[in-house]
Amino acid sequence: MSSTPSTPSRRFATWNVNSLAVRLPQLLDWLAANPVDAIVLQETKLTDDKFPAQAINEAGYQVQWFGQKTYNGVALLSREPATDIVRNILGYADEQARVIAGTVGGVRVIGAYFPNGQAPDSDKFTYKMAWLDGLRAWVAEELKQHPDLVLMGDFNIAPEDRDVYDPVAWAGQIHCTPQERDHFKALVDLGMTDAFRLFEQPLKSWSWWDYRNLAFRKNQGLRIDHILVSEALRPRVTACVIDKLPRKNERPSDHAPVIVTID
DNA sequence: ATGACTCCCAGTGGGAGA
Repeated sequence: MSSTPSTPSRRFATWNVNSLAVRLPQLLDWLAANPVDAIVLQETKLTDDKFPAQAINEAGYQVQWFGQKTYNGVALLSREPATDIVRNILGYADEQARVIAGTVGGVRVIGAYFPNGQAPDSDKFTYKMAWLDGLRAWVAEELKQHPDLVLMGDFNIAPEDRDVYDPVAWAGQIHCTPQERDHFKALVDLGMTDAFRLFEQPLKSWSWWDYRNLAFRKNQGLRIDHILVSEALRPRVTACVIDKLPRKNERPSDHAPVIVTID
């Protein structure tokens, strides 16, 4: 029998809610059933004055948010207050609200909504590549200050063919280009690990299913929402799962939450 | 198959998402 006091395990989650105005009731329901220590949200699609902070506080969560009109928008909810909040990538000037970071219980939590990129020959793809360069440089700096770090969110990158329901059809398409996958690997090369792949997982595990074409019913999706943990945290990760249940709600988000457990 | 659905801002249509 050990007399060493143990730190209780903690759970962190990420969820692209595709409009918090529409999905707030689903978020509150999910948090009641899954009382994680922190969750980062993407695509809140709310200006800061419209953010539903009070309802979130009443559900027992502190919250930091960073939004804009119509598109993007991120938030960091936590049981304990988050400190040292950073909005967007330090050193990369961005008009779009895509990143929020804070320290929760000694763990640096970075929540990010990576650019979609639209198509490999588009201006939006060029922006995605520049944004990814900026993110990597900044995360490298954050890691120096915070060895215990989690980078999670909607990466809009399917890292490998096994993360794609039809890799032949998607070859070279947005989310699956070699350039995007190289950027994912570059984040891994900072010492980060894809927590989901630390464990045996069901085949055909996705985090996003198109609204069209009965994609969820046919389980045709992509795994593009990820939780990357730093080298120091990696040995303490005990589980990582995708929760498909909210995708079965009425009026669901097209993305499912991903949850990591750290002892 | 240049589609399909959903959200937003708009305003009886169109952009964006992935």
